Amino acid sequence: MHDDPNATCPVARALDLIGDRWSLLIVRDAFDGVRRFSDFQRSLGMSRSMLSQRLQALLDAGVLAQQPAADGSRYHDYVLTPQGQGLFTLVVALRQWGEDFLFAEHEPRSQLLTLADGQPLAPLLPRDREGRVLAATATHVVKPATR
Amino acid sequence: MHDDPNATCPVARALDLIGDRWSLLIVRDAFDGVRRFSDFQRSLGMSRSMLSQRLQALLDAGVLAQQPAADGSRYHDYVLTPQGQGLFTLVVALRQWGEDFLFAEHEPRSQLLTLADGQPLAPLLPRDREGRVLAATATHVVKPATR
DNA sequence: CAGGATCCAATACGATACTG
DNA sequence: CAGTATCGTATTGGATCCTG
Repeated sequence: MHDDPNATCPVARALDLIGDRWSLLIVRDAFDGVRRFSDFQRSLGMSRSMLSQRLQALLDAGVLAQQPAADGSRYHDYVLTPQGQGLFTLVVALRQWGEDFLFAEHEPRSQLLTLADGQPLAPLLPRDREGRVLAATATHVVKPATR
Repeated sequence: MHDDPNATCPVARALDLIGDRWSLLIVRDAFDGVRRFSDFQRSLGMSRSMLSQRLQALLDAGVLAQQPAADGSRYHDYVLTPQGQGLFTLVVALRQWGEDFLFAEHEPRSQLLTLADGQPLAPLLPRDREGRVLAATATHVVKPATR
């Protein structure tokens, strides 16, 4: 994963940080408002040692940050940084793909992430650094099948 | 990953299939036009045994399919199924996030995936099963911080 | 409650050798 | 070339016990 061609590929570099089986589930829960160690552990059903490792890795990567606990306890909350919030599109795409191809027609699925009033937030669409919507500027596109 | 809450979550179910360190890199290469075993192996720098396992898993999952080789050799090509092509948005989102947060301002990055004439294809935007753009219907949204 | 330390099982992975 | 088989190592991940 750290060899020359992949080292300069944004996809590979991203997967190096969040391409394991737990990180994006933690991020998903964070988008859902989960903030406390025990809540992550209960929601994900993973061992505390692994959760500790993964949370630390996400802190190191700048995806999560620690804050003083909102409830005033002596512990801290894990919250998404702006970089972590930038994963919103990715999590939505993952969910969309799962819904489209991995569920039967009317199979029930969890609807964890909605506003309290049932109103969905408009998801962030991917944009380039100039702020233009990705659709107009994406460089990661399919080559013609000729090759 | 197979416990009750996560079993009905589309995000978790998707990650169960393509949430490892290699699958999405294989898919990325497939979008780039790579079709042959050796080409994947050279491009990714992974061992042949692992590549074999991952390709088989992606075949089983319905992400890839085998076709008679385009060059007439006795081997076969690995090509993206419609389900695999549905990962396009995901790969683009991954790339976009990597570019936005994991690269320095003018750091060079690989631009593997462009059309031969330099023109980008319009990426597929995530849609619901009725064909509406995801922005209007996403249920995977941030909860208010109150919780 | 929020972890760290330790131990152990299962798996991921690479290197090498083998096959048609 | 396109794999499969075998081996050894590294990493993953859970279980258990420990601490402030």
